[in-house]
Amino acid sequence: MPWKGEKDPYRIWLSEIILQQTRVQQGLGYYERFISAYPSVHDLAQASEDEVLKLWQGLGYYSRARNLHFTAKDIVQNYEGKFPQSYAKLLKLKGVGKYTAAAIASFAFDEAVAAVDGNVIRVLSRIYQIQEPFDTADGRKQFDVLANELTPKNWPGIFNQAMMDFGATVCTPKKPLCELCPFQKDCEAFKNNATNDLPVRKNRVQSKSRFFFAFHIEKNGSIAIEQRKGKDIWQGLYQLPWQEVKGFDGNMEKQIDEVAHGYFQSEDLNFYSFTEVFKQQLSHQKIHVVFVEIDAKNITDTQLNFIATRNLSTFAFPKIFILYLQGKKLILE
DNA sequence: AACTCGGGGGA
DNA sequence: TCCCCAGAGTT
Repeated sequence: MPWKGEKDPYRIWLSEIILQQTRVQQGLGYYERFISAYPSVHDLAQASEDEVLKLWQGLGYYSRARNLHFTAKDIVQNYEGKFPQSYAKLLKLKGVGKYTAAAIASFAFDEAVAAVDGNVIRVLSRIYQIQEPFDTADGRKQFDVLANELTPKNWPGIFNQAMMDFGATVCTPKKPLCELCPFQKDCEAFKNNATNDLPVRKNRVQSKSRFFFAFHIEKNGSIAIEQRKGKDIWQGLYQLPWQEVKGFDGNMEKQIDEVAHGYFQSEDLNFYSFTEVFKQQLSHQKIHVVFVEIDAKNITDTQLNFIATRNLSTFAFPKIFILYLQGKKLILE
């Protein structure tokens, strides 16, 4: 990992934002590309948000990218380009929560604060056999208190790294390597054959299904796209125009006809074709999309925003649109 | 406290 | 499918 042993708070910060809820393997390439594109916080601050989102495309949780860009500008404008050097001050930065503030403070500035991530929670829950759910205020506080008691004043950075590495490689979520674990004789969960039941999480909310028709409107080498605004998913990314519906009817042609006539001003619309259902599972939603190709020559809607198809790949799109556009050979990647 | 925010990979 | 991932912000 290129950020291991790193002392530059900018690089530590960048790596930690990328690694939030993200596996090292998945984040690695993104880290390299960000460092290459933005060697310093000043470079990142001078970029446009569209550019940052494009580089973040495919990594998910795009508020991380927006907050990353916001905080880079914040650092340059209000901190003279220098990261604050304590846990408490780092915590004030947008996108920097308790874990990330502790990681930066302990790695870069040797402050004795525990960086409690999923790995640390798993290790502690097993060694001490903590049955309390970790995703409640009370439970979470217990893990924080315990981790901070264990953190050595002299080498907090090494300790935090070690705890996470140990959780990621030995004390894994499934099939932990207890046979070679040096804590075997101390681990309450191992003694009681309870490693598989720890840590305890409260039930997650179930994900809901949503259904959309997305319109592929292309003319003279241009295609209609729009930027996503508001509070819904994928804020700031781009997409083909689409319309949400309650569900898909048995008669797809008829439903498309109705939806399209509600969506566009034009009276006579000609459809070329529609696709099978594209599906994407998110944390709390399952997205279903049918893509509809429409003959553009009768479309008179003035609010549609057309961009040259050769420039499509400069915009950040959600995964499900990437898949469609790749199938149409409109983007390569 | 509960909800929301992506996408990938392993079982 | 379900679960988890070097979590954080909003309501």
